[in-house]
Amino acid sequence: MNEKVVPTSKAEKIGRYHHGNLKETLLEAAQAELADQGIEKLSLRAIAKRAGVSHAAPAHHFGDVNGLLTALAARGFGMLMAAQKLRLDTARPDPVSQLVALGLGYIDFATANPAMFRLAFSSKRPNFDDPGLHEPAKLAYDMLGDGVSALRDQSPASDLAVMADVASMWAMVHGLGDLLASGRIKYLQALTAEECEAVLIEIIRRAMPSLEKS
Amino acid sequence: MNEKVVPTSKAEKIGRYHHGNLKETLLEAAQAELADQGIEKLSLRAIAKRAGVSHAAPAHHFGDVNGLLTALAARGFGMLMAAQKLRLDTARPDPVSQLVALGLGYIDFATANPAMFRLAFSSKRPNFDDPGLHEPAKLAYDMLGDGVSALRDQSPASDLAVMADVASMWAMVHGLGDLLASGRIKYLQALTAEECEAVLIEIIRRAMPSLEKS
DNA sequence: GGGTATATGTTGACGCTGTCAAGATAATTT
DNA sequence: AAATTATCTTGACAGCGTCAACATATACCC
Repeated sequence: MNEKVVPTSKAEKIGRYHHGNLKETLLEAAQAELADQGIEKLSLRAIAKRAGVSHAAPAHHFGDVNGLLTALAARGFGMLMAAQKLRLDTARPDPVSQLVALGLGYIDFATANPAMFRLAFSSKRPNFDDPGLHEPAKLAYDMLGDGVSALRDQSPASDLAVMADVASMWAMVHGLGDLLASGRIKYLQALTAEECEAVLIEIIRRAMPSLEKS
Repeated sequence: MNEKVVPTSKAEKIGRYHHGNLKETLLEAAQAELADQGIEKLSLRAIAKRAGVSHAAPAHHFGDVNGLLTALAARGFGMLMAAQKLRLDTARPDPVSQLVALGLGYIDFATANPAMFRLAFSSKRPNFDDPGLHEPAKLAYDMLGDGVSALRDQSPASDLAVMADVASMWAMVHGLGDLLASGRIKYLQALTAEECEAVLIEIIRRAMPSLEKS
């Protein structure tokens, strides 16, 4: 819509009064600032400065700082799902391997982006009633739900046992991701990547439903 | 040491220039403020006001705000262990029941004190190199380690498999506690307390070592 | 096209925050 | 009793998020 109006061809629009793509630029600046400073030292003014814009500019696009964090958390769930899909594609197609891949992708995201993981799962600042955040959060949850359902070959919404399985899988990979993201399982991080992944896979499998009686 | 010097017999010492027990009072005020406001809205000045003291008084006892949060997190690990011991005492004495009790106590603490749980496990503000925090944190970790070792009847430090078992148990109860503390497993919290606990026990057992080959 | 409305960004101010320095007061020591 | 130390208050400072007022660019409408 604004592509034909903007004279500069690239994304370099510094110096112009109207930025043209500030909303996205602010989100990327916020993501970088989050990774650098962590969520507890995050500052709206520092984000604005990083984006090369005045301290009050973000208000026009996100309202207040929590609005920006809401949009950023939504982006976080997108990154989570991307990490999981990456694992899904390279994993074997059987339901067990696919479910393990979902868990490994979850842990990948947590360890690669600990601050973003915190924002998405351990912060009250994003507004989870906002549809823009609630929707991707639900999508991410459904990925795990579908993975478990594929294992059981049942519908997840009705069966209480399947929901317990989802809780089990989710809690296990979430706990692993959270503890690894905060560097609390030292011995695991001291292993090689292959050894570590083998241990993680073995642990993730424990959370799966036993399936013997079905 | 100061008991004989302080004329007022009770803990009510408001109005006097020297408080007499400010360090403990500040910690309790901080705990109450943390429960009320959450860690992200926590304010040192509000804590001082709650303790009935000037905004700069905490500095003499804790240095800066992170020093106070370090002491508060140490208190959090004490509460965690207290919750676990409460469960241990009322559980059956066999190793499996005791280990499940440790997990339920962990979850009890997380759901009863979500903000304190966040401070102890998901915040970078407390200084975990401080011996006053590192020590109780290690004690809490060792409780789980001992519980798993009792199950295996092996020494936890040497055996890599036991450390994987500890990681498994820890991640599972930590994940359950974290997700429940942030209200993300809605269907579990919709159950009665007995039903919920039954599901939790079943899930916790999944994280345990299988033990069949030993 | 031209003029007006709207969207977008800046500036300055406000109260709040954590921290520091300086001063006041109580407790301890000598 | 005097001096020292520990404890608490006061006042200042920069940085924070938010708001109102203003500036400028884009979009819309005739």
